[in-house]
Amino acid sequence: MTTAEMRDGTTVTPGGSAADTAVETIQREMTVFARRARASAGRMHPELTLVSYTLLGHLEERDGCRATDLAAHYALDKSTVSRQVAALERTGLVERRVDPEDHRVQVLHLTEAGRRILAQVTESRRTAFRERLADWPEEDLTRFAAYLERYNAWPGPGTGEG
Amino acid sequence: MTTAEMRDGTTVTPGGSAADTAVETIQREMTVFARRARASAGRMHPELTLVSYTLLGHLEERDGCRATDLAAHYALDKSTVSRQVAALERTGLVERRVDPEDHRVQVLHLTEAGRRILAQVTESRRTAFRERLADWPEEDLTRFAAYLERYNAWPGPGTGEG
DNA sequence: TCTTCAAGTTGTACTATACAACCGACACTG
DNA sequence: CAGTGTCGGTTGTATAGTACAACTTGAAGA
Repeated sequence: MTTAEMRDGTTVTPGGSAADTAVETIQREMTVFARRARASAGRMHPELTLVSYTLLGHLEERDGCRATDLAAHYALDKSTVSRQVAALERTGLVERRVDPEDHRVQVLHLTEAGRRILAQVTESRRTAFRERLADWPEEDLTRFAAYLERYNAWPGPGTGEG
Repeated sequence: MTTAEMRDGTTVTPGGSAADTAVETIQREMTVFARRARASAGRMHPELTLVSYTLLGHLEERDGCRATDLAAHYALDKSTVSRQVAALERTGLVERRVDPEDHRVQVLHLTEAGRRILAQVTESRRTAFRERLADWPEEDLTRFAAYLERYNAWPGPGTGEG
């Protein structure tokens, strides 16, 4: 994709053509990925939507947290999180414990069932990813992972994730 | 994330812990990215949703194609593409030309307005990405871009993109 | 011709999401 | 202690994107 910067007929800032090409490619490929992600996730695990999966994962990683924390971390509206959590509670994957310190907050925790489902989906997803990345040298894997983490760590409020 | 492979309590195949950790991270970060992408894209360009944007992009790249081709390329249902295209036609960004060879098919083309909007959104997105990636060394940018291309080139039908 | 297939459209339903309005519980501050 | 603001969360409403199934129309073969 050496001519990426000309695809839409605009010119690029001078002196950075390699970097510009790379930025263009990153933008395009991230977009392609994003376009496909949700749908295929749904096909893979009808049990757990992509959203539910990431929410449960965060809960496990943090060993419980508030709905507000989830909303902040995933840049979601609190109403969205509220409904997602309600659904997860309804299906018994999550439980709420009112914080005795502050009766406004509900600390969310995985239930045993939630932990089990999460593990199962994680394993299935990992298998798919591993297959997909099977022929990558380990060095490339770790570098790719580091790049993604760095990319996602950007603090800006939705400045360029899509 | 050095203990990623233990997060769900399962064991991993022996002899690949660094690679497994990386795979886990890639999976997680790609997921986070996908989770955010659509929403922020919508916030950035109310004119053109992420879906419309990718569709227009494909149309420009291929210089016109059929709705079925779009569906296949993006792993979307034909009904979805049908509605998306209808919307794009309604807003005058795309036009249909019935194939004289086969009256079933409609070859889709960008209109002048479509080309203009696409260029404008592409530029705006590129700016955002460039800002976000501003402090990355060029070498990292090109490597990251190459990794993403390689990742997305995987031919499997939605095996692990989410 | 009759059947089968391919391209697209339309009906219906569901998920994810945002925004706005709201409620209840803290936390200050006068 | 009352008044005011703030924070965590829920609910009402609207929208995008999507799938699946049923259907229409046109093309291609048996």
